[in-house]
Amino acid sequence: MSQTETVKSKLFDTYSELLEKNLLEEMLEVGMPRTIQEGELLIDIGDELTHIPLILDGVVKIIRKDKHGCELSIYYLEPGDTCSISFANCINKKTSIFKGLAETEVHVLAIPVDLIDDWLVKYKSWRHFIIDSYHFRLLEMVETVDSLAFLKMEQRIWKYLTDKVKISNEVDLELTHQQIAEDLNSTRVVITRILKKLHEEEKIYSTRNRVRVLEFFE
DNA sequence: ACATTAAGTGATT
DNA sequence: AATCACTTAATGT
Repeated sequence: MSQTETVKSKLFDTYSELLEKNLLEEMLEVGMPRTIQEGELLIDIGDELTHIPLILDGVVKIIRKDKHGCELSIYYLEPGDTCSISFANCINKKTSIFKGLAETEVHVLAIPVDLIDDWLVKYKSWRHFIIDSYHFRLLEMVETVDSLAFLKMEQRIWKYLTDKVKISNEVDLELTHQQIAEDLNSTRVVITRILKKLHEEEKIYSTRNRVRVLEFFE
């Protein structure tokens, strides 16, 4: 099978449900097939977006860097995905705010940016595809934010405490901050701070080796 | 009184 | 939220 045949079959395999046939044919004409080796960058922060990669094969890890260079992986892109966040960028001819790293060997079809705009008008399925993937990406990001948010540990502690109250049928719990930390896979200092906050909010009363749950409703 | 362990805090990542 | 470094408070012997 020739290379273009391979690209064609992969493209149709993964996208024919999502995109109309005319669009896929046009993609084949204008797109440039590229292979990215594992560990290589598809795109780095600050790069100019000249093409949109349609992923045919492999996994791409999308990474965001903070000011200090600390990296946080935001989500993964797989076949059938494309980096929808980059659409806003390319329509306004901006540079990338994310880093895309090939987690495995990746095959993409690189679509020139200029066409993205035209296709939005020309193809209904393309519009849906873009909006859908934007939505999906957003949901994914909300999820990662949730798991990082401060609120989460506080909620986990609260659930932990009220569960204990239910089980023991006793609002006075004998436990140390250290024990809670171990159960919740956290650290003592973090627990101490959150318990102090709950104490100040008068949801609990805590002293050494003891936590009393004050606001408990079945 | 002294050692040990639990809890509080500020700064930093 | 986690880690570090250090302080302060409670307890046991």
